[in-house]
Amino acid sequence: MDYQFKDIEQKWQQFWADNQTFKADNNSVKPKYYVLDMFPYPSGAGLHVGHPLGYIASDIFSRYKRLKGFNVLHPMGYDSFGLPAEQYAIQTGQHPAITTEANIATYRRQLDQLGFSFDWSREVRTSSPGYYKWTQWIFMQLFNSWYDKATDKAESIEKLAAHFDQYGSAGVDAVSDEEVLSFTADEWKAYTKEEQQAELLKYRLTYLRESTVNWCPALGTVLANDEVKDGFSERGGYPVEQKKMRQWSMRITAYAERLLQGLDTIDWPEPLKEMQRNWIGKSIGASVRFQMSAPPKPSPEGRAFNKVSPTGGDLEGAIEVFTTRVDTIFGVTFLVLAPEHELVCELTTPEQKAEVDAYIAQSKKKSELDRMADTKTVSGAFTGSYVINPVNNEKVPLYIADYVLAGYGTGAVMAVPSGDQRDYLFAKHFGLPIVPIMDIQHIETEADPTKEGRYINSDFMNGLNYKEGTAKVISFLEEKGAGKAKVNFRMRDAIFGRQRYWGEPVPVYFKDDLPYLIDEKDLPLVLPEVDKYLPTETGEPPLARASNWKYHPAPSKSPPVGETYPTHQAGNYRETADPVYYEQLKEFSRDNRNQPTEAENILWQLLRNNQTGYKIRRQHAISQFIADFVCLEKGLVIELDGHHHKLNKEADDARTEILNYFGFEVIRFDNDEVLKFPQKVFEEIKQKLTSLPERISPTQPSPLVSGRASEITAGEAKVSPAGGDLEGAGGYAYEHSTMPGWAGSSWYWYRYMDSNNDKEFASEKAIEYWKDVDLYIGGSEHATGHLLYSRFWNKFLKDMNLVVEEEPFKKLINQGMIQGRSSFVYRLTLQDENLSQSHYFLSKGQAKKWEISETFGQELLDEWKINFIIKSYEGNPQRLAFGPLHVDVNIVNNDILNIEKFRAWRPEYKDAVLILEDGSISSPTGGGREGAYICGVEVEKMSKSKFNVINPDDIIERYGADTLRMYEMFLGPLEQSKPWNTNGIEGVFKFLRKFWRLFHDEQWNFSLSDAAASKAELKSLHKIIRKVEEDVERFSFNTSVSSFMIAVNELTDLKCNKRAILQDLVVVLSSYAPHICEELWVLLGNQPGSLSYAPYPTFNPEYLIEDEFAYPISINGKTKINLNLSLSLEAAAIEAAVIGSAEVQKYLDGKTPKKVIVVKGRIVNIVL
RNA sequence: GCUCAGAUGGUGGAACUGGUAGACACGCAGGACUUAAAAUCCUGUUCCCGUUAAAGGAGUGCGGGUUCGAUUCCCGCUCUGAGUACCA
Repeated sequence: MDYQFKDIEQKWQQFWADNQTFKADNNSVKPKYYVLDMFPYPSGAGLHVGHPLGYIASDIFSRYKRLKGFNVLHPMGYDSFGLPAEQYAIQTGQHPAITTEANIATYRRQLDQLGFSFDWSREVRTSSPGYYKWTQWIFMQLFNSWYDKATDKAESIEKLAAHFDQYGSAGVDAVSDEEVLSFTADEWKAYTKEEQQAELLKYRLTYLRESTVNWCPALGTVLANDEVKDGFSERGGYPVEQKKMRQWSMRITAYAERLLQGLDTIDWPEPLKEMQRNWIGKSIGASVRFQMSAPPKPSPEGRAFNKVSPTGGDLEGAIEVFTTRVDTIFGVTFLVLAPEHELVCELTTPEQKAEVDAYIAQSKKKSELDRMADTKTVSGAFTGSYVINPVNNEKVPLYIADYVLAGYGTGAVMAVPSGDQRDYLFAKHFGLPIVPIMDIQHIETEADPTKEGRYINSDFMNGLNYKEGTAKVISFLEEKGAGKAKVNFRMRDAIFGRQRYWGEPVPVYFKDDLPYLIDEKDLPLVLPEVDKYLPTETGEPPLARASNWKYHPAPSKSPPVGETYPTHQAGNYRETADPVYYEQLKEFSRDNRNQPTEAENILWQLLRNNQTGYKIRRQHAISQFIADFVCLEKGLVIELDGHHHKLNKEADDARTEILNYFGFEVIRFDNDEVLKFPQKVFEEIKQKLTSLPERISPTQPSPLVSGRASEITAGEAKVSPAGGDLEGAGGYAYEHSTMPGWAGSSWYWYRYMDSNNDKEFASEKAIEYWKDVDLYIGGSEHATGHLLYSRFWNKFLKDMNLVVEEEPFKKLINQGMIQGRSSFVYRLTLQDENLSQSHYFLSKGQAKKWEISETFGQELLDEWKINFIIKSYEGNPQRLAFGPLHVDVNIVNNDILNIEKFRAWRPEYKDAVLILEDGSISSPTGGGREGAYICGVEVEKMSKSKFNVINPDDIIERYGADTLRMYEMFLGPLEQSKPWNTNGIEGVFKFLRKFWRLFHDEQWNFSLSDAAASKAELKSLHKIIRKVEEDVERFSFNTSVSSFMIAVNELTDLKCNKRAILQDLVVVLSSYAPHICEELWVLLGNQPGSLSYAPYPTFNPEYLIEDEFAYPISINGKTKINLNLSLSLEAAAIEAAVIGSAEVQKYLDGKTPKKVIVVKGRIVNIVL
């Protein structure tokens, strides 16, 4: 039979799924190899032809490595929390979980169609509680850690607290907030618990801080720096403003140096490393303190000008600056503070106050955008104060200006106008002196930042060079206590939270306005249900809408917890400890709500709409349970028990007890009771409700912008049925923001190692075996987001001894983007009017003529008498123009428009008149002429709006997955961006048919010969065996495809149908085109499924040895002829043979060559 | 502005450490088969000059250089793409 790709591909995809062919084993004697694709977000649009590019490459690599005897881990999953599903939820009210589920289904179907060898048994989803339990767990570890600079690693926060207990804050060298307290051990112990917690929070690796964030009002959330482009949100393009908010942050800056150093140890593309280096932005310089020239007056607020510097030590009335050119300090003629600098107010003299205030007001008004666009204008204001330059005791004026950023360094600079262009402009503008400090400096028109030459005007540095000078001035400053060498990083701590619904809840609750972790056994903290996915009216995040979503720490005395309490077997209970079980329960529970039991339905009809006088909710979450019915007002839970209750009595009783602790009454009815006497049950409930005291109303949403409510007021505390005071019985407010998009993806490669483990994020054994990712393939857009955060978390986990490698991704490859290739038609329009009704379209060449020729328009009109236009253009062809319009690429073939399909494409093109490339006209009435309509072409992003999206489903339908896989590779080098053009795909398809044909006779019967292979056949085979090895190892997949074509062309010419050759060829090709090869493998008589683990054929160089070579003979470097010579000849013999040859003599023209270069086996060059 | 990557036929691209530039594929042209078309197969296809063939010349963004020999190495420039931007 001819090559029936559809049947073959379906058959093998089914086989692989049924037999779990690609399941990776965590116990193997084989060497491990971990191939990973960057975590996809399952978007609603599904895959376009560009998405699988990296997956195909990684799949080829994985399959190849299996053939080479490696135990390959090649997993796939979904980064399934994210904005699009949430935006959709806001618009439609559909729960993002449902949208996500549907999107994943589409994604999975499309991935399956491509024949990838993923181990699907390890699939993960960041949005499933079984996964995010561990994301929350890692968050807890970060919360419980601080960074000790002395050991250069993260340590337990308990260790720090113990140190405080024993020694106070002395001797702590930590990465922390700027304003930490100094205290003795006794002072520490005298602090209240709250004060201690507040202090520890300043050290934790994840912490709350008032910070300036990119707030996007339209999206109602905070964005990361890399999600903001030019003052607008990357997604959606909404304006972004700066806003102060209390936010969770991650102390990634603690790892800045390690993140930088680590880059030298990993095999990543240089541009990517460079991006990370820039992002980390290390600069080596010095901090210098400039003393105030006069003691500052006490500030109006009464705050003494006496604070601790960011680097420690008392400032005692000095301004600290950071500089990378401390050697230029003798050139300092003024100091500049950022307008936001906290000392500005105090340092401003009364005379200057008006001017400074005006400037601050003005710069505040400027948006980030304006400030960026306007880098030329010099602005600033004099504070009236002066500082003393520590090296020469000169008095230097103090200014403020918005070219100094509050967030970098110390928010203050020493200005050296001779060496820095911004300082230079500023000095010119304000008439400040410009002092040259280098003998070769040219500062007539602009600053000269040179480091060459010798110092002048620099006192003790005069005559020294840059290196000597820098060392000398630093030691001078250190001696004087006025400065020291310092390293500064541009990178800021990462904000870790969004005011959004669809993300991981932060496992934190608040007590006395301080954050505390929930108990580890209460993980996962499950995302609560909300009525709307929007912020509350008071501006709190959507999670604040979850009614009665409060944390109830386990009671301190004899809790009815333990193994028995959570082990319910029925679906009514939300069970939090076992994520796998929870998943089942969730489904069960959803079904329950959709298909309630008859009893529930009957009772609900009686309870709904305040018929009891009180509001009743059904299937409502209380803590980790879902109650059948609940009245929150009165604290009454109504449970209906089916038959399972009897089996579960013990657990249910435990549950009742806990609910009691939390101040709920529980009454139970069984189903039969409700079915038989519904009215009686109703009356009983009503009575019970009336008899119960009013429960205190739920807490008001907190007015705090930080996105959390304050905890329960004291009055809400309940007394337990057992007596005794129950602290926080009403529950503590949870954190209401959720984790950012990068949380779940910052550790996922470890989950794949052991994805079904419910005891740990991955077992020690699994991590010890798989270690790290050997090959990571993905786009470079994640350079400063995912890839940086992942390295950060990995280093932290390493510090915690939870993982074994310092770097998670040893080798990384960026696949290029596949761009769209848009097609255009050119419609005639009037230049000054929007003439959208025009039916006239010019072919590309005609449109071009119009562009170059002034009279062409007239000629065109005369020749074709376009009446409609004549009417509109009023005889003036100058008013006519043509506008390019996107046209669906699916109705264009080789740039030729399918005119019929075009007219049918949209109603407004029904009557289109097309002026074809050859000048003839195609009108709907007159029928088509000979000519073709040529479309214009442009390379753009692939997107629906540009009508240039190619869906892989369509390609697979026409040519099959094997063809698509090979074609995507054939397109060009993996790393390069390139436009998609379906035109070449025929060639690949033909190749596969040709390959298939090698195994078949004229009548398409499978037919092979067992004869011995000829020399030429073996040569072809071994050429490709070696070529594919070389190519795959260096990720040059496109060249292998070409070589496969060459091999098959050669074997076809040789009429080779020998098993000895073709069986090996099947193995070699199988990583590229797995389906067709599996089919042939079985036809060859092998066990189905064994191909994936067959040994890769061994290359034998003997088959490639030639005894003759056609030497190219060049004269003066230009090749003239080829000469066949034996390869056994040595250089001298070759030279003699070449010079002696009649053909060469012809070129020599009787002359004697000046020189003859002979490279054996390569070339002969004769120099005349 | 700075940093990085790239530029080869009509198109995608190949040439791995300096050694026959344009492999392989698309497209195009011509031919075979066919009543015809599709499909398939064969031949040609960097450009210029040349009736064909032979022979010749030019040629890897542009201008120089090193070398017997440069797409490859060096210097300067142009263009394209990406990242980043008052970072002290």
